Amino acid sequence: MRANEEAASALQEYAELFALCGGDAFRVRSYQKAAKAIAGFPEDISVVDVRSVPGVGEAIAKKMEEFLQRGSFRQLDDLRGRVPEGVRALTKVPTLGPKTAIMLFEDYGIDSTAALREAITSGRLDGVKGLGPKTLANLLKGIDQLEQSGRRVHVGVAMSLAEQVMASLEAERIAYAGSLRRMKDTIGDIDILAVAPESIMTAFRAQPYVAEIIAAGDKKTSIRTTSGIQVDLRVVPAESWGAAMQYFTGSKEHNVAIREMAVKKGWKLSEYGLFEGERVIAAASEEDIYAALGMQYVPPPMREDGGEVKAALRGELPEPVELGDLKGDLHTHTNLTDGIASLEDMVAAGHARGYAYYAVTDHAPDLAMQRMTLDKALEQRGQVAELQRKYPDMRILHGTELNIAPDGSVDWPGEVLAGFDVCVASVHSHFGMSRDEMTRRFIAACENPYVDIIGHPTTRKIGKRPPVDADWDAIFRVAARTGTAMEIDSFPDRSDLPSDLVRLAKHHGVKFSIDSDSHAIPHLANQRFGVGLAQRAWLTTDDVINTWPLDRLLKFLGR
DNA sequence: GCCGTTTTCGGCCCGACTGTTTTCAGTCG
Repeated sequence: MRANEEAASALQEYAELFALCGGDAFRVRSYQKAAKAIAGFPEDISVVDVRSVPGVGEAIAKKMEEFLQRGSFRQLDDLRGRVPEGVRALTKVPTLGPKTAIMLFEDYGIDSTAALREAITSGRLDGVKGLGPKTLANLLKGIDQLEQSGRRVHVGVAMSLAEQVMASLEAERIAYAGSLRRMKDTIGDIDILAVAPESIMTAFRAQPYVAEIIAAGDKKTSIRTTSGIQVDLRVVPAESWGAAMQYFTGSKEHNVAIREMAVKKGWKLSEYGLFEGERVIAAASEEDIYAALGMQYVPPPMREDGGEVKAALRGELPEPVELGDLKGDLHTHTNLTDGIASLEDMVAAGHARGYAYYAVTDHAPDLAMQRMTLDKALEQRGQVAELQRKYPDMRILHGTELNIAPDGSVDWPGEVLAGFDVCVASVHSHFGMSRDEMTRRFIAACENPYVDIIGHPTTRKIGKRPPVDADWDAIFRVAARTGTAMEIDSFPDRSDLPSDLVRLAKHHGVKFSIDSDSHAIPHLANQRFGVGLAQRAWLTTDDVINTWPLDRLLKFLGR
């Protein structure tokens, strides 16, 4: 897995350098496509033939084999010698692409964003062909933005903002598209589509959350909010709503693939519709467009050009797990530890969501700050039994979230753990252990017969804490054997496991639990993010234990 | 560079916006 990511990142760097050197655009695309395919490939390319990755032919395979041998390849070394790293960094500045970057380097020796800022402010670039005063000002602003933020936000932040924007505008029809609709775990900007009179644009630009207007046209307006996030609003004709949603949902790679199919049929697909000459074949709904192209409907999170187009054409796209398939939540907290709401209120909220089962999993004693004791846990178990009588149609499971110590052990001995209906076990500290130690730690937890689910496995916090380093391939192998499920923690700043690792785990036969990790009632709704993540990894209900009926779940839990 | 129910060669998605342009290049999604 790590080999895949490192090789993919080298190939992506090569694609960027190749573009800077004026290389053929189609070849650039080939390299980028292959890099993405390798990064997301479920098998380790240091073990299997890299030629089995779609988009990798003989030439790229040779480069990758050389990379696996010695950590680089000849062509990459050549280009690194010709283009300084800082020039590649220049293209990260918004509105500055490869053509401008290489011109700045070759004609003016600019090889970093700092050098570019100096050149602009000193007036050295005044009067340069193609760089008028507005362009220079925009570049300066882009450098500022890149330096101070340049960040993506997690899906939870983006979703609330999108909902706020949609509520602030009047339209016949309005919806979010883009990476937010695809439920990526981080979002760079927000795309909103609307069927509305053009006056919506002036209304949009006047909203209090607008800090800066980036672009203003009849069909598209881009703004930056006071929170620093870019929002694009596009007005689309009602009759091409489906085509516009399809187009602006992306991903870009998915769209390229289905446009190529349209072209092969002698048609043209744009954001206005699927056309044969002037004749409209489909435009009003996404479903019509996919059907007209002779393929299954592809749910947005699966639109990554990761094999879904081929599968949909053959009618072999798996039916992905949906929010409505979830029959319960297996990781939630109450105010007995660090939750906000009482046991009674959390259970009532779970019941209101129509669950068939609901697990209460407060922390255990080893997280000392939680002040948990066995007595408190047993008292809670009594309250659960009492409460159960009130909800005959929902099974309340009394569980716990154990802490995985550095040696892989957990809070309580087996005879205590046996008394819980479900045990989630998670890492909460000692994130910096070596890869080998961390791997042993997780494997020991999986081999504990009372541990049912590994909670938020990588422990990453998006934008705050990197994932721990571990040999996931080895861990998933063990988890598949011991019947230990991996959690998909739906808390949007966690989104953990990440979808690439979910794919890898599924490949090994691991099962999953899509949980909210709620510490308050509104958190229960976060499962929608976890479901999006699971769809991106092509999970079906068979892969997800909390879509199963209670008796099948209990059998899996071995209680 | 890759790829093949039109092809092992000749294709490879398409439109909007900006800024600097007398008709278009660069960038973005």
